[in-house]
Formats: sequence, structure tokens, C-alpha cells
Amino acid sequence: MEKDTQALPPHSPLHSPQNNSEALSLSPSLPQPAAVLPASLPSSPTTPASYLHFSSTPRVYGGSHCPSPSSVSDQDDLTCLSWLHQRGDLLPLQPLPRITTLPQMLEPVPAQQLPPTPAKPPYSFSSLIFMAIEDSPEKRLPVKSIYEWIVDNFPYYREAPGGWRNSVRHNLSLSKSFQRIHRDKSQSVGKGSLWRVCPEYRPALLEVLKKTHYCHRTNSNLLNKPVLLEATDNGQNILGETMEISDLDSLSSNPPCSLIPDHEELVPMESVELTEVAGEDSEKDPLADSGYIELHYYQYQQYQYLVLPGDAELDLETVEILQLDAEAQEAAGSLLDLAGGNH
DNA sequence: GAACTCATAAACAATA
DNA sequence: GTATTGTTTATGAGTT
Repeated sequence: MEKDTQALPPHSPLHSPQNNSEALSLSPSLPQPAAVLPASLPSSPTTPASYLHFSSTPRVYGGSHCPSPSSVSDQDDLTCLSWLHQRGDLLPLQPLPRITTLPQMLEPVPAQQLPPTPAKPPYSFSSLIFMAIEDSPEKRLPVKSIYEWIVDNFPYYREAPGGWRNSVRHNLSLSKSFQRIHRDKSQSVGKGSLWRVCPEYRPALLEVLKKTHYCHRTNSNLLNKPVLLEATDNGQNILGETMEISDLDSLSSNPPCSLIPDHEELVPMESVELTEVAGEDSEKDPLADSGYIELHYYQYQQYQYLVLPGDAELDLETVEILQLDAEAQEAAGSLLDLAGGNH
């Protein structure tokens, strides 16, 4: 309540809802970021409740979560994507360089507009399989585990007709991107083979994944079908356990704002060091040294919210710029070597 | 309109 | 015998 308003700077720009989709459609359908955000996040000293409206978590990847090659076996290569299912909408971004104003609240949104059923993820089966395999510690999975990963991360498939499993198998068999590995008989548990991502097709799969992600940023239709709500029954449980924005009463009485970036307040990002983004928080983020930032998008009613921890706040245009820059870096192979495949 | 990608369905064989 | 896995073919929708 109180903290909500105090988190919003008085000079925050006002934006129209119709622009919202373009600005916020970064991730229409995301793997569930359950347990990504610490429950203490909402009580961040600098952004008490601003995360409700527009903030993000400067989490970084490449640390303990995705170990460096020097410290891990070859099964944990640099291209670890294990953040995919548990970190919500991660974009390969630069550290957040600046703090901008927060958008202000506009008119309330009727709760009736909430999507009744989980939305189908925008990702192709190839992408889903790719994510599933990459998210496994061994970088290889049996079909059954691929099913489970998809169901766990995309609630749509929990209730979807079983035909999608056929599609998964169809993709595995047909796509050159995936290789079947015969299980060691001595270690074989269950039937079937293991599947892995063919290294030479890995960059392409990543590219597709990125494009899908990127493309749907501007697909307003998908804004109302956030996977973040898929697992909830009433659609009001924003992010479930990860959200401590549990005060939905305050939400209804203090409706969210539309999240349109302030074009006027963008600040050059190159002037900020990563360490600044990590903040002064005493708690060391294990992901703190990668070039990545984790963005959490939450859906409340028809709006999406980007959550930043601590005092990091930015507008979505900044996010976009950051992402573009990150992609440039990525292309240069400087960030997690995303497209580099196995080395 | 053609080519292409993708999703879906179905049939069938192999395997645990 | 059953369920699962893997392969193949076919079809239609959507996109380029």
C-alpha cells in the first residue's frame, strides 16, 4: 500500500495502456520462475513495492549456477541454460546501468480480463526440447524427462491433450538438431534412449529461441497469456510463491500502472559497472559475475511487470537497449558464449 | 501462389 | 500383453 506509492517517484512518466504491449511484450510466455525471486525481494529497502510495477533483478549468470569450465566437468559447459526453467524470463543483458523513474498508476483493470486457461507457449517443440535438454545437468535426457520438463515449465501442456508428446517424439526423430544416444545397458533405467542437442545445430536453436523470445515482445496478443499465470487457478496469484506481492487487495485498490518507458530519461549504460548493479546488498549474488541480468516479468491482470531487486529500476526501453547491446556482445562471443556450442 | 516451417495425427515397429 | 519409445508419412495452418 504505502510502500507502493512511495516507490514511485513523483516524476514518473505517465503512459498510455495502448503502448504498453509494445513496451512490455518481452516475454509472453515464460517458463515458470518459481522460487526465482527470494521471498524477501518485495521488502527490498529501496524498492519496497516498486517491483510491482516496474523493476528488475540484476541477477547474473555464469557463477555458481552455471559453473565455469574450469570448475566443472565437461557436462557443464559454458552454454549452460539451466536458468531457463527456474529463472523466469532471462534476457542476456548488460548489468543495469541506471535508475529511471517508475511509471505511475493508471486506471484499474477488471479482473475479469484474466486469462482463464494457460496459454500455449510461443516456443516451437524444437525450442522446448532444446531448453529441456540444455537444462539437464548431463545435457541429455530421455523422452520421458523431456515431457516432464515441458510440463513442469509450461503448465499449458499439463492439461493439453496428449498429442503434444507425439509431436515431441516426432521432433526428436525428425529434427537434425537432436541426436539419439543409446543408453549404456549397465546403467539403463527405463526404456528408450537419451537425447542430446547436436552441437552444430546448437547456435541455430539458440537463435530460434532468441528470435521467438524477441519476436513475441511485440505480440500484444500474448501479453494476456502469461505463463506466469498459467499455474494459478484464479489468475490472481502473481508468480505464486515467488511473489510477496501477495496483497492483492492493495492491488485492486491501488491498481498497477501501465509500463511505458520514459524515452526522455534514458541514460548511457556504458558508464556503469556491473558491481554497481549488484548493489550494496550484503548478500553476494552467486550469479554476480556473468554478463547477465535476470528480468522477471509478472502479469497482473492485463499488465506485465518487470521486477528488479534492490534499487535497480529501469524502463523497458532501457531494457530493450540493454538487450540489444547484450545481443551484440553475445554475437561477439563475450557473454556466456551462448552460440558457441560445446567447446 | 510456391516454398517453407511447424504442429498435429496416425500407423507401425521395436523395446522394456 | 501392455505401455513406451522411435520412425515415418500425411495433412493443414501459418509465414515468407
